[in-house]
Amino acid sequence: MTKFRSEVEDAAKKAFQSMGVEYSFEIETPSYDIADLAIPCFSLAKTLRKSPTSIAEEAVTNLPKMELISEAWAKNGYLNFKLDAAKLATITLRTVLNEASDYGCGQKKSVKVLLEHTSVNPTGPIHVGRARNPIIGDTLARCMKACGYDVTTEYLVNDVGKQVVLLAWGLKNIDPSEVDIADRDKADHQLVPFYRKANQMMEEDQEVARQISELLVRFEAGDAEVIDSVRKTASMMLDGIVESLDMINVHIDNFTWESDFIKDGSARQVVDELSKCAVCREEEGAMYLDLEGCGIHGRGTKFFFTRADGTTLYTTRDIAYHLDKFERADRIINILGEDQKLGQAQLANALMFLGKDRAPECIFYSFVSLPEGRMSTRKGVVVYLDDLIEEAEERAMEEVRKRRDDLSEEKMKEIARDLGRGAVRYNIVRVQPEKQLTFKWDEALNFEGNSAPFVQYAHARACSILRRAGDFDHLTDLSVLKNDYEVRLIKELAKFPSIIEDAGEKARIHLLPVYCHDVASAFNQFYTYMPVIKGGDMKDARLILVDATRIVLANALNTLGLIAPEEM
RNA sequence: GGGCUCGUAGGGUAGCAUGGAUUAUCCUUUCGGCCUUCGGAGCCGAGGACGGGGGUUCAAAUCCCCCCGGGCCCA
Repeated sequence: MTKFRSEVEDAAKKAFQSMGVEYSFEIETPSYDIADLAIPCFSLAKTLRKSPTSIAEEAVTNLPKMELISEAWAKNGYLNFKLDAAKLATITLRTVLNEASDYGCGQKKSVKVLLEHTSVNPTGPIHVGRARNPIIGDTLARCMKACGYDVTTEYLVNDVGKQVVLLAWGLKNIDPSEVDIADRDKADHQLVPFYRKANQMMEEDQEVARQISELLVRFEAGDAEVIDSVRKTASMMLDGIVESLDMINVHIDNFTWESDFIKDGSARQVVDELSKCAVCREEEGAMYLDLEGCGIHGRGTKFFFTRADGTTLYTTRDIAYHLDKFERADRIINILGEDQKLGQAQLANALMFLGKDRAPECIFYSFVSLPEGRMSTRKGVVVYLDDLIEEAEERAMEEVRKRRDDLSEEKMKEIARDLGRGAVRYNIVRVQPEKQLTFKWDEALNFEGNSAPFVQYAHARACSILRRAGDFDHLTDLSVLKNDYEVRLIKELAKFPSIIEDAGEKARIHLLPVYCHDVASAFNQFYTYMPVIKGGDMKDARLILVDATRIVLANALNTLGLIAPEEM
């Protein structure tokens, strides 16, 4: 596709030059039935003092001969181009087949990217409100890798603070017989009843509240016994969370423990450095930076980095963490809930006051809520990711059972697992992160239309055709693929590299599911009207088109973290 | 109260940074048809939307201002 665009660009440049103007134009891709490529001439109207229509008409007559373009014409102030179908087919399909699983990927770049995502507090199983985070993070990581970046993903484990200390206390002091029974035997779910009970006890019993405060003070003072016990609890919870992430094909490269920044003194060092800042102030013993005039409004201008007793706050440790990240990568990306916006703005300012001219790039997502309101583990108003996955797999199993009575129970389960889990990811990435989402079961479990199974089915279908076809001539002439359905599908396949680039460079990952759907849809139409195996003379060329479609679908599904099944 | 953000058919969603083509994308739902032949989780057609009001412009879903509604944050 880039070859075609650059030919149009060169030709148009020459045409405008011969008209005596230097025009830095944009090449657009209008909707399918208008043209393949188009250049609007509207902004030339003023300088040339002519109507866009006549400028376009004049430009057309000045175009040099083009190799890859079959037709060029002017209409409504646009300079339109039609690609040569035969050349498009040959170039695109040969490229896809040659590059195979690398098709769509960019050149390797020597840029290290550290992408932090998920980082949910280890005080409960991950729920669907937070599940957007790993799905966005992991998909973006995959897209950036495809673009050629050297990407490492990381999870910051928050094992510091009241919530985890409370959980650790509860586990140690509450008798298992006193708590409700957990709804699952996964480690993270087992701890929830203790967490709820401990919260309740702390609110009702002053002695418990006193014990918690004491533990907190000891923790902050670096008491190894307390830190270790809290970390152990957090670690149990984390194991459960990691297991859930694993199920949706999210695997994190590194885990960083927040308590390490207390242990190694780096959080303390941040406090020392910030205290020397000109904008540092004190209020009742607590230290803060006065960020008045730094783009922050309201009371958030007071950015506290110590408590009255001198202990550090989460944000202080986050600064230490970012200083550490800067040492390790060229680009720092954080995937965060929208509640972190103020904190990140303060963080960016604090880093600036510490003399750093770098800041993390943040992607914020809105929370997923339930029709009955916001989710809360503590209040028990929650749908866990585990529940969603389980439900999705069961639903997929029903569908598989309906259609395939020839498979073993094992095989059906395997397929249902891939489909169910894939549907969950797909239905979450397709929504732009900043848009809020109300979780509804029937939407999350949608298997039709714009859904993962629809795309996976198209892939399985392509595999099935290729299986049945057996051997065929891979060197056959591809310029025979000129039919409308064939050309349309080929154009979709040709778009893939630019989709990957958009997704990885501009973090527009929600375009990927749409693209997958477009390819699958174009393939289904082609398949309905164009016989392949029974295609006579066209058989070999069409089989190559099917094979290329299979490759593109597999690559696209892969960047979405979904399985491309050979049968389903 | 202040700040940030979102608002596109019954429901969901793309397009908006860089304003343009008598027809604003796609899914779902509804209605009607096809096919039941390489895997029907299919294909074709119809219906239905830019929150409201101003402004800038030859041209506004897109840019500017005001208002309304949802979300998040700050105390």
